[in-house]
Amino acid sequence: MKNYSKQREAILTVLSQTDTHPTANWIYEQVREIIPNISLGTVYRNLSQLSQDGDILSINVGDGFEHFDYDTSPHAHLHCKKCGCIHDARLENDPLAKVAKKTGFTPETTIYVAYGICQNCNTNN
Amino acid sequence: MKNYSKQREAILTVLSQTDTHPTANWIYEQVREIIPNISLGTVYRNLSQLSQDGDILSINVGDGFEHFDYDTSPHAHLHCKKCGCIHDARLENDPLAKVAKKTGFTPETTIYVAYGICQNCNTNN
DNA sequence: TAATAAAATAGTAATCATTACTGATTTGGG
DNA sequence: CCCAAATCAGTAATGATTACTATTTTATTA
Repeated sequence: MKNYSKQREAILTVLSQTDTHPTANWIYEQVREIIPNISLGTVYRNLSQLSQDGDILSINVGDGFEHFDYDTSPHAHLHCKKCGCIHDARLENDPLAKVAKKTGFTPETTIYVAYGICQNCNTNN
Repeated sequence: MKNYSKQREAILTVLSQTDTHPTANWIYEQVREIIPNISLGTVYRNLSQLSQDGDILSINVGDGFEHFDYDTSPHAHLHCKKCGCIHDARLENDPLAKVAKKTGFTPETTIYVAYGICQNCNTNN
């Protein structure tokens, strides 16, 4: 089935210790400090596998990069069009899953992305 | 500012007449039946512009393609992991926008994507 | 511990949706 | 009609991601 690998463990460790919704390449750079000769392909393969297994979240905000999130609970992602940041916001429940089920769809993961201007860019620009 | 072009009009016409959340390439193929020598780059440029202006919606479900939607109202997108289809579901309100505003974020567009198995794949497979 | 098959890896090459570029054409205002 | 800005067709370039291959690691069984 699924064997242990220290590469996958390091990837999960790095991802669990940030709240920046990093890209595969950012994770690669960080993991290299733990396993210097890890391959970029290994990072991509593991992230893809972990996301398929539901262990992590894959967020696509349309900036040309796939972003990853260690927090798999349903929550909102606020993507700033100006600075590109992605911040989290808690949701009291999962209204998307509720609506989906009502139409006969069986949801496994729900993704919420808001596009706009973040608080920081609003006040400083 | 923004000049009229029959290419952009044809793109909007095609997009408005489908509910399949097409890709740029699909739209290109359709528009070619109206304007045979239209360029794929023109389709991409207009779709990107229209989506930036808020005239259409850009949906990214992580299948490697950007999808477009003529309906800009906040609604749910149900993406089947099996057949790849994207269906709509109405939302009574816009809970994501509400939560975003509460944190100081100014939302312009909100995207809801549920991943799972559609009704059709559930019953037929 | 040794043997074995499945899983995973490093390194590199290939893919392909999307973007960038260029010189020609179209649009809209005066 | 004139002109500047906008748009276009056609083509080349980009770059994030995936595919490939020979080697190494893992987990199981004897």
